[in-house]
Amino acid sequence: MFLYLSIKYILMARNQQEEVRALQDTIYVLGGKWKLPIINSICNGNTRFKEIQQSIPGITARMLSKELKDMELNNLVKRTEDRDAVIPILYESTDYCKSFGPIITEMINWGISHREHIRNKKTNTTV
Amino acid sequence: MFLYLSIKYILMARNQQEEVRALQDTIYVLGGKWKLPIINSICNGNTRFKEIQQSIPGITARMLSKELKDMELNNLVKRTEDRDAVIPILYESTDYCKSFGPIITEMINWGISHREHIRNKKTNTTV
DNA sequence: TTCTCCGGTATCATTGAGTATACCAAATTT
DNA sequence: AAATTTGGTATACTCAATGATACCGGAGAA
Repeated sequence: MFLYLSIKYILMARNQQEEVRALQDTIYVLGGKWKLPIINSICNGNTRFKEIQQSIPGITARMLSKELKDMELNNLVKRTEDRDAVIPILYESTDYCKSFGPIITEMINWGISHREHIRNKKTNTTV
Repeated sequence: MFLYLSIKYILMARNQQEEVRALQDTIYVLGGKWKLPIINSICNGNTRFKEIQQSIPGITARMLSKELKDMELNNLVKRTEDRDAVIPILYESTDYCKSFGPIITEMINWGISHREHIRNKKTNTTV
């Protein structure tokens, strides 16, 4: 019985440790204000610099430029340059980029229901 | 046809705008390195200061203290003080705190599969 | 009585994320 | 011809988040 419980708790502890590390890894990769909105924008089909910039409230050209370079190095986006094409520079999402889909979905869900939560609170307190 | 397409694109654009805002709200609330690991730790049943601190690699007492105060103000944790009890100070999760569950789950999933991805890459290149 | 543990706080230093602003060359529009 | 748009870059700066370190009173153990 003792042995069983000990093993159980040791396993639980190891699991928790692994999960915290995984969580911290993800936070590290997605760190900052802009990576997730940019990933979201590109996965939504925005391909041009200005298009992406206009789809993200508050981002400056400098930050977008920096993050895009960074993300290109880390295989999160593919940048294509073809000066003869109608649209000379294209940003496209990679499979790796798409792997953040579930996280983004959950964060959007939370944000929307949080807004509703706030709105309900307000109407309740005013009435 | 033109009208239909225009309406469609306007609706899509509004949807995307709402989603970006929701995403940015969530990022704002969860900003920083520590909020999510702390929420995770408390939701996992850790109740004491040292317990929480030991469950999160790299966090200092100062940061934990600051974040816990902040989170108490924002109704993310409940702090109970009872000097006569066996365990005098307790941190507990609130319903609001638990609403981040899906996000945390997805981030843990991503982190774990990312680790596996890296490991597979390594074994492939060495062989 | 001294030592250690618990639950923190105070102070100072650092640093990098983000901002503001100006600028650029090429293409397109007016 | 002049103005605007696109896809950025360079420089300088700010400031809030984080880290390092030392310290604190109370409780219990050695």
